[in-house]
Amino acid sequence: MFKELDPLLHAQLRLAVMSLLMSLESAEFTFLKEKTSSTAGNLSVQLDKLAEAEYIVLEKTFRGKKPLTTCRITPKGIAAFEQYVNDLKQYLNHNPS
Amino acid sequence: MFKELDPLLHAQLRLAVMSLLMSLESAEFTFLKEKTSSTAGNLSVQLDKLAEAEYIVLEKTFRGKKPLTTCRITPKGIAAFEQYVNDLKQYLNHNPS
DNA sequence: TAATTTTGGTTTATAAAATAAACTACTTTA
DNA sequence: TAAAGTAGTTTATTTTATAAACCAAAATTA
Repeated sequence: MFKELDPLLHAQLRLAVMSLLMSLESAEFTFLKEKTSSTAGNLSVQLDKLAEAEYIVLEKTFRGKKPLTTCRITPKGIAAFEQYVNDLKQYLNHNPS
Repeated sequence: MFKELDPLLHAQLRLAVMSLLMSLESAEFTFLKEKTSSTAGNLSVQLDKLAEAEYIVLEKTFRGKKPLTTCRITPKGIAAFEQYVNDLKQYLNHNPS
């Protein structure tokens, strides 16, 4: 009856990040940090998890002398997000059966 | 930008239980266990948490000689569920801004 | 009828997550 | 040049979820 929700996406911060990346070409670490009101530590950990699953790619470079982390969603990430949103509907539209 | 999601509801099993209770007068422990495909242990723990938050009430009686746990959602629980569904929309409708 | 299994759970222990705190390295400002 | 800020990473702590063990009674089977 209830489909398993992708545990990688069923977590507030990762879901927020993915939600943002769904509508953005790419996003910088600091941008995501601000938009999600998260701490750098938590964001760093969660981005790594998303990257490890290949839902996003991280590009780590420098802007001048400062580190610059840029994030992009992958096709796999888009598919997972869409599947998650779909699966979640069962939980929200509480129809008896 | 992203609203805090009620941690009590943002958990797969508890959300499934609440979803079921939203459309049912009441439900028995074994019914919920079957519908959510959960183990008795996990369900027991999660029901207690929902009850402690007063999102549901648990009535523990006997049917014949066997224990019978019946669950009902409360007005507080209904409000919380509706709020959660609403808050979640921001995460799902990925519109930039 | 004694042992075994099943029902309907609860309690305790373990594993996995999320979060927070501490730290690194470098830069900018006072 | 000392202090504070930037852009993160790493480690530790807390919280959750899950699994395993347990309990009491009833039903089943040998």
